[in-house]
Amino acid sequence: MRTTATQRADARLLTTLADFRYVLRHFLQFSEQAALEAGIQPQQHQLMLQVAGANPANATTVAYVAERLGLKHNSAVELVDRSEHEGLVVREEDPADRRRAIVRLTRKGERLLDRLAGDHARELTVMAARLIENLERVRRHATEEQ
Amino acid sequence: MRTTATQRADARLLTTLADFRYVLRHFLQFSEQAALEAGIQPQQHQLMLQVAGANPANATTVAYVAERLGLKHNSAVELVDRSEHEGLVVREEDPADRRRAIVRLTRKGERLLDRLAGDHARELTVMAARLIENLERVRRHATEEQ
DNA sequence: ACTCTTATATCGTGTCACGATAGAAAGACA
DNA sequence: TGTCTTTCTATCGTGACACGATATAAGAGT
Repeated sequence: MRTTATQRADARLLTTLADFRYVLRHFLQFSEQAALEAGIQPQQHQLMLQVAGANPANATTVAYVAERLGLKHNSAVELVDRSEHEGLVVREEDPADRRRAIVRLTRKGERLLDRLAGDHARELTVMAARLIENLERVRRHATEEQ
Repeated sequence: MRTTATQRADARLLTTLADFRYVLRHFLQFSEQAALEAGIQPQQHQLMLQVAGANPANATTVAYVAERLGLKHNSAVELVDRSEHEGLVVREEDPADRRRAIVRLTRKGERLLDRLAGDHARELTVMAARLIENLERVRRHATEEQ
């Protein structure tokens, strides 16, 4: 035969992975667009989300947001710099450890974030089915190798 | 009361959205790392994936990959330029419409992509549960407003 | 032929993440 | 307490890449 069952399965996997990334990109672009329309940069939105969504047990230091955003610490410093200049967050000195800078949202940051959170919840609800379907397809390929 | 049910629900939503993005970022970083370790840029991997994963009914033109990757056409041109220089893809002139440049994978591109696809399928299988759980949580918030 | 649209390509610009480096505070320990 | 190491944040120069504006070339419609 010219094409084997394995070759057909591999082609299907590529299509599934491509579609998954396509759907994912739609979500990410929705998110970026929503942030820009709210007047902030997408990464500033992500910064605020990780600060506000942090477990209270964790101090929202620069190092913390760097880890949550997958950034090197110096990139997180710069992101906090930009966000502080625009009045979205403030730095507070940690009295217990004066090396640390704790990041908190301002009122303005809270207002913006709350609005964006609602929009994201609605959009994710719409996209969840497509995302999950693609994930299931990948899982079927990986487990059954079919 | 000092905190209302609505306020608690909003705080939970922020935590859920933050966790969702955190998991998502892990996947995206895994993907970027895998591409870099294979010796290519993450975006070059995405380009190849959309070319190889395209429905045969679609011609994989520069405009097509721009749409699939969510890029402006000129950014797609540059991405194809870089990828062509490194021997991952080639441009073919469409005989039916000589304005178009059809993008195809080289053998080298195919080899790299196939390896990456397998790695991604395995990783996605591992992460699927966490992604789906967070999606369900967002959905519960959005539908029940609870 | 003409104009309009579509597809790709070029060029200059700006943003942002990074590596390398520095500095300041905390911790370890003789 | 003084020194040495580690941890946390900040600064600076660089590079990659996406973009807007613009250009070129081919197809489509009249």
